[in-house]
Amino acid sequence: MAQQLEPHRALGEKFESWMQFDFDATRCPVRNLLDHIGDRWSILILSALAGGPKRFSALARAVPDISKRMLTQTLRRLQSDGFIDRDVQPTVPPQVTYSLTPLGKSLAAPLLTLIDWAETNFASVVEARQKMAEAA
Amino acid sequence: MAQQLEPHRALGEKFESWMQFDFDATRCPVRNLLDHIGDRWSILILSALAGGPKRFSALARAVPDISKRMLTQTLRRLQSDGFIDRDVQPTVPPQVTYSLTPLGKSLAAPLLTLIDWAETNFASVVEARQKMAEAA
DNA sequence: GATATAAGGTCTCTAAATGAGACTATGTCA
DNA sequence: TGACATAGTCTCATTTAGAGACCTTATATC
Repeated sequence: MAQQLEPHRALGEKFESWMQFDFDATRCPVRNLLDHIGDRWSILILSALAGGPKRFSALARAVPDISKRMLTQTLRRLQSDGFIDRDVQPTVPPQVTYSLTPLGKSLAAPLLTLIDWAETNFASVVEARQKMAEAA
Repeated sequence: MAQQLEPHRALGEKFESWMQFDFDATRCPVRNLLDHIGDRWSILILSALAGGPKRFSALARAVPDISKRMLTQTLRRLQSDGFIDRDVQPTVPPQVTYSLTPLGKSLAAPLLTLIDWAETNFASVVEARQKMAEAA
């Protein structure tokens, strides 16, 4: 026996422990996080801001296929979760700059491991999809 | 200067490199992965299966607030992406067992880092939300 | 002077995704 | 005979997301 649990076994045990929250997604840290950043845009926006502060329109350009509506909505939620700061300069027109908080920056490390996985394993996923498509 | 880039800087540079895919989410590995497992259920189901193979009804019990419809849909997609295997025993009624593939198991490690982050930083997120709520 | 553009959004309308729950087939158990 | 279980599918209602017009004020252009 290895003294270190294989990752997927460890993940299985974690999952069991989530049961203690009665699957109340608001109380379980993991489900809560997934509900907040587990969408199409949050991770993208956090990544865009990881390079440095950006203004609203710069973010819209950086993620061209997001609508203003969803950009606003996602920024508001990331802000209220403490991942980003919103700084308004009271000029006319106003200038609003968004930046990562220390908490937001701390999320970068785990996101990177996920992103590295995606980059190295993308080919396998594409291959699996092709096999499924052929079988059908 | 540290020879190792800070994680959030590294993430920022990754983001820039995604531009080369013209923000075509089907070709960018990261956007592609996010579109497929970045939803409310996929990670939960993968985690449930990390503890070992499970049948359809066992998964439904393990994740009580998922509808059968979404459970079926999510399982199909995880299967076609090569994360899980689907094994049908032609008994009556049929018994269908789902299990992680090696690819699915390999995703456990990066997921764990994200989950560990969620567990250790949940308090900060809750605190941020309270501050925002008070300010409003 | 009229028009265009920019900022950072909001608002409305439509389209897509999701959730709830009824319904299916066949067999075992009481 | 009726109830229950398996692994889903199907329909309908609700929720969420996307597209794009619109807002305010100021500066630049024609």
